[in-house]
Amino acid sequence: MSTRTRKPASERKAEIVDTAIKMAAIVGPDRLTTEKLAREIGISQPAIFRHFPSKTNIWEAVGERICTLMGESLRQDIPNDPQARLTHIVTAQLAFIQKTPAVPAILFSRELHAENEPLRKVFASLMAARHARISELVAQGISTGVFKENLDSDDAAYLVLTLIQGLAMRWSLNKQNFDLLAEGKRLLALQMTAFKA
Amino acid sequence: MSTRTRKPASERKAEIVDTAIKMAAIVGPDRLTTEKLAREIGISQPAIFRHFPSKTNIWEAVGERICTLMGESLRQDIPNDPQARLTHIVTAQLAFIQKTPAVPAILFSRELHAENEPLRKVFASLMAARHARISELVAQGISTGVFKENLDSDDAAYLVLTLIQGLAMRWSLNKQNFDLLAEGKRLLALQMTAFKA
DNA sequence: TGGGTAAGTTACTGAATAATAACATACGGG
DNA sequence: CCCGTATGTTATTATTCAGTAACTTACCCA
Repeated sequence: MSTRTRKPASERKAEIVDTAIKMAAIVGPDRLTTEKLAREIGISQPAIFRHFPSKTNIWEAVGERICTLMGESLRQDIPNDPQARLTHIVTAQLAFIQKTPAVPAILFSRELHAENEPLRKVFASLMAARHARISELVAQGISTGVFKENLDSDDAAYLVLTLIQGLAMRWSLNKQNFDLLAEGKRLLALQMTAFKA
Repeated sequence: MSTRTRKPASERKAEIVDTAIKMAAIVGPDRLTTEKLAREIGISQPAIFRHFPSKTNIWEAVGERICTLMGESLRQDIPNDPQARLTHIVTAQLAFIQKTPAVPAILFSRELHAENEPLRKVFASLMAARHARISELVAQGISTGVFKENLDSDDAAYLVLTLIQGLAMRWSLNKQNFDLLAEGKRLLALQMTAFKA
C-alpha cells in the first residue's frame, strides 16, 4: 500500500515528458530511446506507449512543455529602463538555459528538426517571439534616447539573439564548463555599446 | 573501356568523403547511412567498407577534409587595415559555410559529438584557432587606434565568432533561405561599432 | 466488497543498419 | 598477354529500435 506501483495517466505522462527533457540534455535528443527513457522512469519500455501513441508525440509534448516553462521564466519583467530590461531578458533566458540544457540540445539537433516538423515549428515560433520582444525593447530604447536613432532595431535584436544562441552553443559544446550567466552579462554589456546614442 | 567500373582506392576514398560532406548537409549527419552514401556514389553498401574500416573513420576523414578546405579558404588575406581584415575573415568564413553547409550541420549535431570524440576535437580546435585569429586582429586594431583601448580583444572575438555561429544556425534552421553574406556584413558592421575608439 | 478499467507486464515483430563472409572480375605490371 | 590483387558484388548476420499483441493486476467506485 505504501509503495504505489501505478500512477494515474496524467502524472505518468508528465513524468515521461520531464524525464525526456532531463535525458535529452545528457544523451542527446536523437539518442534517447524509449528503452532508456523507460528504464530511467522505472517502467517497462512498452509502458511508454500506453501514454503516447508514438515517440514523435513525446517530442511534441516536450516542445509544449518547454514553451510553458519558458513563458513562465519571463513572466516577471521588473526593470523600467529599456537597457536594464534588455539585460534582464537576456539574463533570464540564459538562466533558463542553464537550468534546462535540453533546450539548446534540442535546438541544435538537426535530426529532430528533420524528423519532427511540429517540434521545429514550436522552436521557430519561440525564437520569433523572442526576437520580436527584444526588437520592441530596442525600439523603446531608441525612443527614450538611450540608443542611437539610426539603429535598426531588428538588426540589433538579431545580434542579441545570436549572442544568446552562440553562447549557448559554445557552452553546450564545451560541456557546460563556464559560467553562462557571467559570460553572457559581460558580452551583452559590450554588445550594447554598439547600440548607444 | 570508356565506362570505368572501378576506381583506384585513393580516388574512391576521396569520393566517399566528398559525398558524405555533401549529403550531411541534406539529410543530416546522423541520418546519413552507409546505404544512402553508397547509392549516391553508385556502388554497393558493403563496398564502402573496402575503403573505411568503420563508419566512424569516414567522419574522421570528413573532419580532416573540412579542416583542409577551411584552411585553404582563408589563405589569401589581402586587406591591410585590421577592420577590413576582420570583415574579410568573417566574409570568407560565411562564404565557406554557404558553399559547404555541412559544416554547421555537423557542428550542430550533438549526436555526432557524443559519438565521435576525434571529430569533436577537430571542430573544437578549428573554433579555437578561429577565435585566436580574430582576437589577434582585434588586438591589432586596438594598437593602431581604430578600436578603443579598453576593449577586451578576447571578448570582442567571442562576439564576432558568436555572430558567425548564430547566423549560420539561423540560416541552417531557416532552410538557408536568406543571403548569409549580405546579412553577415550588415550585422558585422553594426557589431564593430561597439569596438570603435 | 467485488468487478471493470486503467496502467502495467512479458513476449514478440518488422524495419533499419553497420559490418562480415564468400565469391567475382577489372585492370595494371611483369 | 595473362596473372594476382585491388576493388567490387551478393548474401547474410547481429543488433538496435519503435511499436503491437496478449495477458495481468492494482486501484477506484458503485
